[in-house]
Amino acid sequence: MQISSRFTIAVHVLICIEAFKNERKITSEFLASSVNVNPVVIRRLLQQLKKAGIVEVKRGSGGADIAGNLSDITLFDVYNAVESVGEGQLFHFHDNPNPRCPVGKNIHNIMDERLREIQEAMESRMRSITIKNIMDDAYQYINS
Amino acid sequence: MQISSRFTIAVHVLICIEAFKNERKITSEFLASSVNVNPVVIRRLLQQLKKAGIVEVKRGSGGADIAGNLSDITLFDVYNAVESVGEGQLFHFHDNPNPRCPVGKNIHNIMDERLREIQEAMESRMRSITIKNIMDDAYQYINS
DNA sequence: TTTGTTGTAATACTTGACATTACAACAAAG
DNA sequence: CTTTGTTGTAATGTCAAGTATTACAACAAA
Repeated sequence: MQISSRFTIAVHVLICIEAFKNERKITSEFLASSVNVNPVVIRRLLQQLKKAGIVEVKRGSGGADIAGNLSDITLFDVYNAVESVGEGQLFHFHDNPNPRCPVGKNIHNIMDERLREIQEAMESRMRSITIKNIMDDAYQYINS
Repeated sequence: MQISSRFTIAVHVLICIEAFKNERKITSEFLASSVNVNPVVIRRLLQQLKKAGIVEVKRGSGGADIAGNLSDITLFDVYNAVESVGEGQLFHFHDNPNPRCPVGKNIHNIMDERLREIQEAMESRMRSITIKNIMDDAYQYINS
């Protein structure tokens, strides 16, 4: 099981918005052509990012823009915005462990904290990387 | 998207094998009743753990056992054994970014290393926890 | 030979990812 | 105030993976 491509697509989209904001209007069509997916996929993604306060999207006239400061947006913010299911739990637990087995009864007591630590390690790394960091890298490659 | 329940089931199974190894024969049926899934799910899981050298399963006479030392088996070993798809990549990338867009062309250059770091943070935390650690916790709850 | 078990194929169901068409809502320009 | 380009979103479809379940051959020990 992998984290869905919505996450990498979202980052791709943010890079494009920032990189081309002075050259052209950023439409879902344009973004879709860079990512190579259907424009509707982009529109839905932009809605999720908008709900999270990461982008602004103009209806009618069209165009997307990044809301606020690049160095205030972390990869975790993006991940959180687009990775919906599971209520924030990285690990999926089996649903009805047998309460009459001493292990089944306590499996959450035994494991939950460990799983939380693992998830926290990943998320804290995500929090340490901002879109600003990514853009700095991106420009290196774009200008060459 | 979440990491499949095979992982938590696998840990649950290992705890049961160890906790009850002196009391009874550990059959797929018994494990299935503690986890509350179909015995075939357990058998398939045990095959994956066996391929990874984590357990031994006796055909015919029946019974599963942990292979080797509890403190040599990490949560990462278990995770790796049962979490098949994606060739070890935690993040799923969109397939055909547009090579004629400077961002699309370089999206892997820009992101791959960052994603690797995030995945490494998670996996290294998993490597730091052994089945021995888990069992120590487990006994606390089981004996009370 | 009987019995209990594992190994595995076959089948089915459900869910989420992702794609696609269609169109109403909307904003700005003419 | 109509045209044009765009967004927002519903409806629909396809596909892959997770999970459940039945059935049975292979097997080991009593």
